[in-house]
Amino acid sequence: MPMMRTNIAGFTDAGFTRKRVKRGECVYRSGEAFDAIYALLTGFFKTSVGLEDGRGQVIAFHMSGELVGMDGIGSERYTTDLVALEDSEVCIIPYGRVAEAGLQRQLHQAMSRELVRDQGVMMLLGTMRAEERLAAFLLDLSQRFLARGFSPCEFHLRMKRQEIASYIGLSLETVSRFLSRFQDDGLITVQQKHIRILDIAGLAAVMQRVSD
Amino acid sequence: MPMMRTNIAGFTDAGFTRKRVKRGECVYRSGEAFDAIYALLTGFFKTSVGLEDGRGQVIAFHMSGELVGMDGIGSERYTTDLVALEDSEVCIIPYGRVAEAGLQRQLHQAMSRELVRDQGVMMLLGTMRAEERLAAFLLDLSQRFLARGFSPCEFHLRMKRQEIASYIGLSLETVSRFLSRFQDDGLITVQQKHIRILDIAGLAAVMQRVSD
DNA sequence: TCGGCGCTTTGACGCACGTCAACGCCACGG
DNA sequence: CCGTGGCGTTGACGTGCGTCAAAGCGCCGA
Repeated sequence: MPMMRTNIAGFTDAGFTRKRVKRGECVYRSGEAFDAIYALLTGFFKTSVGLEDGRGQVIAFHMSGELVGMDGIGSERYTTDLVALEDSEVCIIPYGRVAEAGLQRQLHQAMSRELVRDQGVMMLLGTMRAEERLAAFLLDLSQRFLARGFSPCEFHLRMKRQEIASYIGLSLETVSRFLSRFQDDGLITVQQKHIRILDIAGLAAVMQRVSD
Repeated sequence: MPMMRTNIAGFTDAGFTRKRVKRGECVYRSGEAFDAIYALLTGFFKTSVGLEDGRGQVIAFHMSGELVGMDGIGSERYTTDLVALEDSEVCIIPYGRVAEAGLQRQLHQAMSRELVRDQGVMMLLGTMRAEERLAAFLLDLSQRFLARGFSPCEFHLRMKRQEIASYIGLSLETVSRFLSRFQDDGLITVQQKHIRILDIAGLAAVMQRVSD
């Protein structure tokens, strides 16, 4: 079994209750009272935040094996929405039972890795140009599928262009344009949501290219 | 005493060793083995990350009362540099002693709040225009000084324009230009690093204005 | 089968912000 | 006193990407 991005074995083994979530359903919403963190067993999710004035943003995409909802610990309210992008299954871990189950260390590690992931997103949003952002996004997905035993070179996008765009700070048109550009350059093929990566090294090289 | 952004009382009370850090000095560096988290007692700091190709970014500015270094927990190595921007003092908390001192709950809360802060930065970088970013930055500083008992309307910037620019994803020229613009609009006065906020509501209003 | 609708693609155009360059200000040391 | 170097400001210019608009492509229900 390949290394997981976030180790949730301790959480899923401890006999917590499970729940099915259908595509489009919300696991928790911003502002709701925080009571539990969630281990994602199967499926695909996004977490998003809203701004007062209506603008919102996708903050992360999540896959099986990840732990989510920790943003609620500090204020005792969730600060984000967690939405399933396909039919999925989650494991509910009441926060109070983390300590009694001796899972604190694992929780620390999951939160720490999330902090590091956030750093990467900030770098992406703060310093990269559009094509670099998109290449980074595809490579990140690729690695995460690989880590779960799926093909790193061929996968199905669960999210729409608009959600990708929001996540990497671009307009949906720019996302679409650069996907087409990558295809023209022979780096990938795109058919709707089906992606095949033809040249991983070439995609990675897109990210090194400073303006020139 | 006003509410602190991060409650570190439990950590500073527990008799951990303290250390002085001079302006410009590094508390830890990216890649070093992780052994401790740090409670910031006095002073002002930045944390920054580097990319392989030399590009780097300021990820956060920190003030007294905050807890830092948690990014190292997951990989047992720090992933960022922590640099003092003025002569400061920190409290060293060996990670292994967090549990024995019963400080896990507080650590969770500090990390959770950091996750929420990161969400805010991502929103800023992903959705705001230049003047909104700068207004948000100034207002954030203002609130944090207020929370520590300092004037929210008059303060000294510890960082240079370049560091502000890096943090909010702009060029230093754009930062300088919009500071001047805010001054022309009567929202603030700027003299070098000395900032006085004349119209907090006006600054806040800058952030609501969608393109139109 | 045929609309209708949501999503995506593609093009034309404009602007917000980056880049480049020159200059001002201040602190420092000789 | 003046030179030097770091930092900040300001202007001129170019461009990367957003915006607007129109058309293509599935998908689903009648």
